[in-house]
Amino acid sequence: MILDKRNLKEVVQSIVTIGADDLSAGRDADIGDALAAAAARLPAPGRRVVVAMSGGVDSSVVAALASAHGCETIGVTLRLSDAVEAPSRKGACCAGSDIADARAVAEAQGFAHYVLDYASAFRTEVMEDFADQYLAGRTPVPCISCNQTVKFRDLLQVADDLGADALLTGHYVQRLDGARGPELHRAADPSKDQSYFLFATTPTQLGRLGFPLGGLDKPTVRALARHFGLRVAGKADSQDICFVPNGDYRAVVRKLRPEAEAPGEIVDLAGRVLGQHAGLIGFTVGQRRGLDVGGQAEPLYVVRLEPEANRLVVGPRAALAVSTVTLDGLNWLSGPIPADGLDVEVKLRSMAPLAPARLLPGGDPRLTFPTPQFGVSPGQAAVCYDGSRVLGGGFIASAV
RNA sequence: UGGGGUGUCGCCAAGCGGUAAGGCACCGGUUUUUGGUACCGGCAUUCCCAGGUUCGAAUCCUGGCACCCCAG
Repeated sequence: MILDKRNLKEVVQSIVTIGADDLSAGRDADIGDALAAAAARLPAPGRRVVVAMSGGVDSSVVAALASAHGCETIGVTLRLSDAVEAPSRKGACCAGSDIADARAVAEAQGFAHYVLDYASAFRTEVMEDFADQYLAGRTPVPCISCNQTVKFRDLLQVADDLGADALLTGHYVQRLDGARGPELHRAADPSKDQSYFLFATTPTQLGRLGFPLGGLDKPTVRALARHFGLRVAGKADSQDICFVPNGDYRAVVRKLRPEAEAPGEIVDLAGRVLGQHAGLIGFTVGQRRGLDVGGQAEPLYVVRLEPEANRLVVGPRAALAVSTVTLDGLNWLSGPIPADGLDVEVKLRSMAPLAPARLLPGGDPRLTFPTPQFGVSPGQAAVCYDGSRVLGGGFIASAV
């Protein structure tokens, strides 16, 4: 059956007619709106699309939406882990039972599904990079490197090879078509917005991507999952790093890079030794807990990591204040940056509030902040916004 | 073994006869689709030890013990 935006609501209402009390009547209307909103972000019926399916609720809903919309839908799940699946591990993705979930959704909805083994690429480009960055005293964002590599480079290539018009994902972001091409915007639901993790998407990639959930909130997506009868409708949200079993990322780094354990000194700003640490990988700038240094009048925070000396420098919160941040790996998604700079709003952490700043271009791009920022850690992303739009961003190289 | 000082939670520290503040650390939880942060909660039936005075002592007395400083 081919649906388009116009007849979607009728179809939905004809499907959902069981138990027509007030509650479900209201919900039916919501479902209709949600379907219409998602359909507006899908390619036309008949088009071939690849959906990146993690096995979770969101991407499953995307695939079901695309299929119901009449797209020639191909679900693809990347196998990213060699590990045997730990039973019902909360927060996991892309492993055994998640692959089975994705496959089951595809079967039930009646579209094609493939599993591709990317464990090797994922290990070297995401996991080992993650460990190496920690060794270098930085604090990486593995979700971004995953998007930069296996997801939007490799999976997009797969979509090309399969002759698909678009690669759809379950990310909560919006791709809006502006006067000069596709723009990346924050999700309509600010509490679910994932644009921070997608700043490194190139303009070319963005042109091939679709994010059907960008206008919806999570409860609505779950309602859609129930509407489609997906078995993953009640599945827990993923959280934490997908390749870190128990939230213990240090154990993962240690396994990949055993030399990361080297203990060293904890010193204050004046260089006085206050204690010992069990390995720099356990710390990030702005971190307070885990220092195990007591007897202080006020809390101590990690001010910087010195990998060459294997030292951790700590100080009071005030020592965390920085006003200039240099960037590397700048990815720009909007018009040229004026030579004298551009006023932007910046996120220095995925959950951080937007902070006004000025972006200065050049070979050594930097951000200057009129109000000091705290806990700015090299390796994290600095993402620039203009309202809801992602202008671009880079990785924090240094901060003073 | 002369003089002085100090011994209260892992660390710092209040209390000075009325029934153990606070900070740091640590632990747990909430928040969180990165690491952190933040927030909430927990954390000394006991005050170096032993006696004594008192209705009542960490607080007073006696005797030990330990550590620190200054003099030998």
